[in-house]
Amino acid sequence: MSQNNNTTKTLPKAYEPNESENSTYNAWETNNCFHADENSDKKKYAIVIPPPNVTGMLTMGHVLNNTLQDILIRYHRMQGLEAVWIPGTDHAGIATQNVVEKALAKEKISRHDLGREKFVEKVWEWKEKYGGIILKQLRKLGCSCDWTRERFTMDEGLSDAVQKSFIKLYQDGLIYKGKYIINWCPRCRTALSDEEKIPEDTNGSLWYMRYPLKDKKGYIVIATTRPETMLGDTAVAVNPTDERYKDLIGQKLILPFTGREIPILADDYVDKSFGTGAVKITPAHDPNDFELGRRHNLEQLIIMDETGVMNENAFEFAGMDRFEAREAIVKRLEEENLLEKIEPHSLAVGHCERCKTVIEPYLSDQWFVKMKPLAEKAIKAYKDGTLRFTPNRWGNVYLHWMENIRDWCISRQLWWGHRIPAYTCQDCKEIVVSEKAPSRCPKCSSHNIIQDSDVLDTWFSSWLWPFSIMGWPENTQTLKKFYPTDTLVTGPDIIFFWVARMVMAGYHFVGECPFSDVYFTSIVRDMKGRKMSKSLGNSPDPLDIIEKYGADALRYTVVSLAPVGQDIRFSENKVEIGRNFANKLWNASRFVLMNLTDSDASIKTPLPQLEKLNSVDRWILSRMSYAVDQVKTNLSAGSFKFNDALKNVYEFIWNDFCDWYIEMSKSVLFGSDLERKSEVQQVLTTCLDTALRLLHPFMPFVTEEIWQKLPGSEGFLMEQSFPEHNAKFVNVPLEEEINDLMSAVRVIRNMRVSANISPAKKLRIKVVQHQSLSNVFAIHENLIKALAGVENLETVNTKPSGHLIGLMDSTEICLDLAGIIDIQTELLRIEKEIDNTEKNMAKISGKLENESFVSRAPSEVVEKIRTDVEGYKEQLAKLQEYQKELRSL
RNA sequence: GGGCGUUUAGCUCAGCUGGUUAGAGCGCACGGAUCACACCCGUGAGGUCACAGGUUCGAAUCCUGUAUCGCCCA
Repeated sequence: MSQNNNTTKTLPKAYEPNESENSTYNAWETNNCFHADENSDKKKYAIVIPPPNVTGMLTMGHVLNNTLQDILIRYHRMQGLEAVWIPGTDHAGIATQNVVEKALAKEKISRHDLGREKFVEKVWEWKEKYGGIILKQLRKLGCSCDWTRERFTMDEGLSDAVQKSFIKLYQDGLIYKGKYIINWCPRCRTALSDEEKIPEDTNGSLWYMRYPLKDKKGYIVIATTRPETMLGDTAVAVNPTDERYKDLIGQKLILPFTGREIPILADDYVDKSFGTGAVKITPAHDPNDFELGRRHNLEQLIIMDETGVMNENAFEFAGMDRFEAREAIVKRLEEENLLEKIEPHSLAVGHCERCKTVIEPYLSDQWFVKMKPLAEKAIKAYKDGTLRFTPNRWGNVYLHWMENIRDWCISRQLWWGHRIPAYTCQDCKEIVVSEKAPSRCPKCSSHNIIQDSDVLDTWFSSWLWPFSIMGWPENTQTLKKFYPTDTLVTGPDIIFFWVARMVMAGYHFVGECPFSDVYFTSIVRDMKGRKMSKSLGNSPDPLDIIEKYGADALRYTVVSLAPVGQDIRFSENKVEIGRNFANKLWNASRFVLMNLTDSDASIKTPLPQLEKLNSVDRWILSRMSYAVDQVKTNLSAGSFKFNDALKNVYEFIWNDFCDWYIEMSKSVLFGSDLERKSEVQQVLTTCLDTALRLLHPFMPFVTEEIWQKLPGSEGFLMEQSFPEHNAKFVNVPLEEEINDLMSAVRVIRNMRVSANISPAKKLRIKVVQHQSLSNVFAIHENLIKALAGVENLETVNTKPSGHLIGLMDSTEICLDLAGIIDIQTELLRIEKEIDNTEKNMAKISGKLENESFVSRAPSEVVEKIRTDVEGYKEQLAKLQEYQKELRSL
């Protein structure tokens, strides 16, 4: 597109977004508008994108999240800051591996057929071919990311950061390897962190099983939610204070089907009130049992393999899937008369975040990060205000997690990811953690050394994101200029996964909190309040919406629906609101440009002296100033009231500018006073210019396109300065005066409609002289005539008869009916009016009869009520008089 | 089980530190091809502010409890 097409001063009748959005975006990008300079002297403002999965497609959640980031970036850029928004994608270990495995499955190939190296190659191929589509989609949304800085978590630089940070943590004594119970997904065949385990309430059962005593007749009844793990039991535990079992402590039981002897032991951990008070202990298949087993030196007997199939330790059940085994064991217990009863029992069952498979607590060798030491600074940061959350209540969630933090299992048994930089000597089992494979074992000099086969949790690279994408561990100019960043915009669902961990990493590796503000977005739901998801099929494709309504319309709607901290209910037809607004702005601009053809007005021309301007000119400037002030307040850090800010601009443009100022300007523009006309042309130009600047962060495309056509525009709107609040434009008394003018116009319009008079017919109006009579009738006679369709407006001393009467406060505005009145309809209207007035008066006049109100409420409040009541009384009197007159006709 | 949040017009939502005639958009009703815009203009109808107590001269707003729907943690 040509940058400044000022020769075309008229616009098409309707705004057609999709023709222009792409070319506008390309113009910005080719002119380097998105690029931020790390060598700039300007103060910086930085945002890093929450990296979407490289396999991801744009969802409504992304639309909301990235629109908000773009608003912040564009706003701060226009404020004159060196604003950088760094984009990129995440390698999303499990998700990506799953996607490629699925694709291979169609060719009947498993990753194991290919082998690790070939498979990883395939994933890279896939990534090059299909990955990162979402970043192209963000361009459609208008996101002004600095694409020259785009990063991927598996880039060379970021991989280097991952290695270095792992080694540093290891050297700091914060990483260890060991055999622990972890969350295992038998389908993904990998360990998961606690955060990746999604608990879901499930209606399960409590099975009461009999374990026979070895040396006596009889048995103990234990209750369990997982009978299939009984084969791995190595003890039964009771509470030491439990009288029921006191005598049995120390005795042996015979574990059914296995013949194994297991002890009855005492431990405080056991809850006497749960089940029978006796619990089976399976150290290799339950985290609590694992801890208890360690205290009592119990054997850890593994009875399943990594796919959830019972292994050779399961005797007759070996080879069965864990759920099959459950049924088989219960059946066999029944046969052996070892099942006492089954009770329904609801419990939370952990599921894999990625594939929804039921998680198996599993004993295995894994790598962990000690989190407690890292959490200290992260807790302090929030408590001392270095780190702020919006909405603030998320701070409590953050603190609670931090203060009860558990070690982080970071190893994953996947192939796609950062391989752990740890090498084990096969001869002496010495572990070396280093960037490169050691040529020989430092302990025994063996050459028989192999690298750990595990990769790291994807979040282990994500938690470095704010500085790894700036070049860390090198101390780059980018890092110096832009770290720490300013605002993080993300969803509360990843507060633990990502936000909290980034804070810890920021402090530990760079020494500073990675951002000062975190804005948590709403969750986008459908109209039934359900989260949008692929499986429900309730998520519209944002690209279809953009195609249909334009990106600006989508942005408008999503932002206006999203108040701070509240979920939003989205449906596609709501995008019409945004489209309509874009069209309204388009047409207002069209009107202004059409009326500028004979004008010198330009956005560079200063306004005439305020005193020289007409009062309606000064009024719209006052409204404009108010809008500027409100928008800036609502967008300021710690406030983030995006929807309010947008509403401010909307109301200024639609209500003040279009409904009133443009309408008021018409008589001048089409009139013969050339000096007035040129003033109005300049005011229109200035207001439109300001409105476009205010709106630009929210609706970048349409504003840019219009602005390019404004006389005097050079370059791009996105590079212009954001409007400054100008206090000298603020004029409260004038706003009241114009409000009176509007009231007068509305009263007359209302009378026209209720008397069923055609809009085309010019009216004759008499205003009755009264002490409270507003002087707008004198000052703005011409405007009232123009706006209300009046041909004759005069002030009279006494109320004329045979007129329709409308009240503006206590001023009677009389419409000469010339006999065309439907008395019954009018009587109904007046009765209703009387009724309303009486109700309103009753509401407040009661207060005055209340002695304690009069004596205790502030005098100005009492005074206001008094004058209001007087006003109502007078109005009522006039209405009743009018009613009487109507009745007599 | 603990914590957090929601409940205001038919629908989606504003209403901050108590004093408003409780607002907006959509929808609805009536009127309108007036030269920026029918993706529009004008006018209007529509609300016991979930419920029950309490504080206060005064509560949609503050406190307590109940219900409701949703989220997080265990």
